[in-house]
Amino acid sequence: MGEERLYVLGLPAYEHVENRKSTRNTELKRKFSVSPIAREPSNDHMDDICSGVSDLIGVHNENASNCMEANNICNTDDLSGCDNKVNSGEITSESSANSCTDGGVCTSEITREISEHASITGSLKIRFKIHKKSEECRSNTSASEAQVFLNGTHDGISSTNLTLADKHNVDEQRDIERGALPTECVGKSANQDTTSCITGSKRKREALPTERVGKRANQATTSHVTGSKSKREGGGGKRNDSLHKVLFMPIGLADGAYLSYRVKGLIMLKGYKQGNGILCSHCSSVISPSQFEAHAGMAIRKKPYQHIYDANGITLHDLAVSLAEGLDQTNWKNNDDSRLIRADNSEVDYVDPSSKPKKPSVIRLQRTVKKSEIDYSSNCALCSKHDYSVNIFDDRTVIICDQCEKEYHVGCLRGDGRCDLKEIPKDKWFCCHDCDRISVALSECVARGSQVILSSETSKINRKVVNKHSHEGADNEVRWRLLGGKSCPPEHQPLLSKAVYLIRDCFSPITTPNGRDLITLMVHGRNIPGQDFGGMYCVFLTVKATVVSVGLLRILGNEIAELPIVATRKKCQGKGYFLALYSRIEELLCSLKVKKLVLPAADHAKHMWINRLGFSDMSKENLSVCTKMYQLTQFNGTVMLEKQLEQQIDYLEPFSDARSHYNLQLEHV
DNA sequence: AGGCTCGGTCGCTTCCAATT
DNA sequence: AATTGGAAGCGACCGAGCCT
Repeated sequence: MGEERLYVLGLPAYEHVENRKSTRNTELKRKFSVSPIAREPSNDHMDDICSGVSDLIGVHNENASNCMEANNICNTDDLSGCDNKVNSGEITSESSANSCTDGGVCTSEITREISEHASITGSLKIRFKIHKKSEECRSNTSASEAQVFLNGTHDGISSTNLTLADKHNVDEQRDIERGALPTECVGKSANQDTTSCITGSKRKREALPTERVGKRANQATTSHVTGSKSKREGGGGKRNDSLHKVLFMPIGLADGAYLSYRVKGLIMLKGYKQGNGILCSHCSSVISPSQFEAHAGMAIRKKPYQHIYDANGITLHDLAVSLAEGLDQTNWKNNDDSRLIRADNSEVDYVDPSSKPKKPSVIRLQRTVKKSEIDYSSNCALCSKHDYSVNIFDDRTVIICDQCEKEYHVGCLRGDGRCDLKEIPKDKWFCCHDCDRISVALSECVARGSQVILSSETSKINRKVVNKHSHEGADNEVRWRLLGGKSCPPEHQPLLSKAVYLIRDCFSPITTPNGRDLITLMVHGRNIPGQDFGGMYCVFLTVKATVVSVGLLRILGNEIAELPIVATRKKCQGKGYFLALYSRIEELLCSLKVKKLVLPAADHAKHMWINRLGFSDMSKENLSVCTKMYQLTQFNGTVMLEKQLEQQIDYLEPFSDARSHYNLQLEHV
């Protein structure tokens, strides 16, 4: 029933990341004048992959310890204070120059420095060149048109907010930027005869000669005459529109995932995945990848997915390909039979059937499964048999507890006298009173919000701080809170994002076999093939609204809980913050009457858990039993430790002043 | 100097949602 | 249902820099 899952801690492959020895900036310089403080590509790369030290479990990586601090990258400190607040374009300087060629074409060049970009890559000057006939040039419209373009593409102005005439101007300027519109169309107002200009960009393009001049001698000449069109019509490669959509599906990027648009390694624009789009750090609105590219000043490129990178330095295209590899094996998008249904009849997150022969845990995401997709040897927790019904609800239908994630036959539940289900429950279902109780208590704890840590313990932390770091004050208020990753309301998503960045800052990248960032998945309680992190909770310790320590906690019924990842801000390590957080975690578990806590520990951190916190090595037999019953998160290179928790506090008063066994230990840490 | 590589540019297409 | 227009995919070509 259960399963061992091993994730590899280490640097993922970044070979595909732009990392050429020489960066040719000619084209870039032609369009953008980047200030000297703009970062070099290599540093930029390091920003995204930098990782550090976990305070207890993690892997040391000293080399990257401070790179987040050293650069302008948005890091764990305060996401909201990063680029998100960048607003509409504030032009700090402007210059213009006109020149006319012999052909009667005037070039107006307007260079504008947009101050807010300074927060991203240093001040950025964007230069627009508009070629117009001399007569139109004399009418002195180019500057205003450039302003329209500037607003339209960089201030995120929606066309619907403009007058019709304005909209036409914006559209025209965008097409000018694409080189799509003939110059004759520029500057005409809406009530003029502009139809062919506004609506006809495609038609106009069709009129353009397809034959190119200046073809290089060493390039193939056959396509010169036939052009690309004939080649396309020859059926070379069908367009794949669904490839990138997967990124915005439940199995794709998590909301809040950091994204950046890069040109030759330079970050031109940053944003965060949100819903079906990207929350642009420039205009603070959710836009499509294509618009994100346009906001980065590269609308003409038309390859957004090739140039938008995630936090691990992987392009969205590569990420989509990686995801699609799993999807292709199911054809799940078009096959209704492959949709798996939750108890509430909602579709569950994607389940990768490629793993179906491997592990039964693949289908832990849902309560009912269909044999057509997944054939596995899952065992009922009561009868230990793994047969189940397909497509119908009967005694052999498997139902999964929403707390402990154990699986049961409906018939076995009835036979055992636990419950008599007539249909798949619409709401959450728990296999026993304990699971129900724990779920309710956790919900209450989440609803309680942040809570001040006992003053006695706070002073203890501060004493340590004062003793070790006398320059810091001792009056910092230390609070803790619990959030459910999956059920986290939107207003608290930024807090989860902070947790993601904090953990990333402390650990080497932790990825799934197909390259997905496991930290994001776990923090946000996302499901992936072979694993359901929906029951994952995030425990925060904050000091004056700054998250200093984070732990991921999953409670699998009253028998066992796991703490797969903990991390503390580097600046705050060694000050007792994590111990305070762990104290809260242990108190919570004790109050919930959870009997055992297990965690994967790195070798160098093992002694800390054993000597200071009372953990012990998990025997192979114990581990085997646990992994048969539960999905325990394990990482390559770690050992599993366990600790029997004391049962002393009524769950109705889970946070009384009663001190846990751990608090006694804290005195000595 | 010429070939090669690879990022950038560009034209055209398909897809799809919104509008008529 | 037809039309429209935006988004995005595809692939050929361009051109700068590197290598021999």
